[in-house]
Amino acid sequence: MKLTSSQEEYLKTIYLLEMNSTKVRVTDIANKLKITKPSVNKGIKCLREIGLVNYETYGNISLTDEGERMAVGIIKRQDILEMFLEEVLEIDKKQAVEEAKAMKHVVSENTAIRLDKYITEVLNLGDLDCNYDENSEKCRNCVKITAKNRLRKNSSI
Amino acid sequence: MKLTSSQEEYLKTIYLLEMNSTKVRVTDIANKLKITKPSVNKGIKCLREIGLVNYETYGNISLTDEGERMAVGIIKRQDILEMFLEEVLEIDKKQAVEEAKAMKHVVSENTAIRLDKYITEVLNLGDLDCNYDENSEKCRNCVKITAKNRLRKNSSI
DNA sequence: GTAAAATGTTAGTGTAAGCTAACAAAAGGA
DNA sequence: TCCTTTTGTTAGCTTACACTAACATTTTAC
Repeated sequence: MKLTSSQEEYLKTIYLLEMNSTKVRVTDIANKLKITKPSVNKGIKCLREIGLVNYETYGNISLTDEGERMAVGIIKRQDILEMFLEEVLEIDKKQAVEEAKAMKHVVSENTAIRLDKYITEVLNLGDLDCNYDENSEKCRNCVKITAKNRLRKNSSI
Repeated sequence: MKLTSSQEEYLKTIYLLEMNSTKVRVTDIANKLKITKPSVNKGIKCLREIGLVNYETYGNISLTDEGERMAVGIIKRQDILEMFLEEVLEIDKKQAVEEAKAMKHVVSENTAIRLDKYITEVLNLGDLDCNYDENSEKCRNCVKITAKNRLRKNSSI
């Protein structure tokens, strides 16, 4: 099931709101997403129809198991992208968040997983089990210069 | 001026068509984008209104200087993303193209530039002027193991 | 317990961008 | 030339998703 960007934003928002409050209300979602209540109302109804949200008129809003599963995926995707933009490309926080938010809607699960793996690898180049000279201290250090640090050196980019 | 994804696709398509034919027609664009001619017609008119496309009823379609400048930026952004997905994350060609296409609409100029720089760096880790042990042949080799190769090793991802 | 405030819903509007159906113009072949 | 095919346009529909205005319900405070 392919969701729209807007639907993914709703799921993400509901999930995050559920985490730090007992009740999730239309108003909360509207405030968080900076849209109006009628828009949220319609959006929620639509998500209910495809079985991702539980809710009845004037009642509470919550995610179904499937909805929650998807929300987690969306949030994870955004986190990975944000991490990459901030830690690897060294985009400033504010812009990284903004772009990761938009990117998560077009990046596949597969790509996110690979990117995640890649970040881990790059940020830990030192753990590389390659054929480096075990006796050379300098060599070890060399290997430990991560791509991150290298980029920082050239931060005139 | 912020364009929509659809508008960016039109500009890109017109630019690419202009490169290998004398005339760009509504039908060509429609075929390339796999949408109908009336949709193209409307899209083109809209781009004309914001000064990115030259065209008059039943006449030829071409980009204005500004339109061309934007098209080049869009195409470059997509190329960089595609390169990253294919060469660094090793996503298969078909999917890489698909995702890069969607991603280019949400990735900023700044991020694209940084990503470009990053790709160059990562794919040439061996040129690193760090403090490695110049006398150790093994060390050199170690350093030359690029992130790309490392990923390939773990290609069960 | 009721009035005011907060919250939620409905109905209808606008925009972007696709679509089909129907028609108009241009191009090409006999 | 003129008839057919190709190409282009117009008009109007649809969907997604925002919006406002107006109304309904629930909650809260006194």
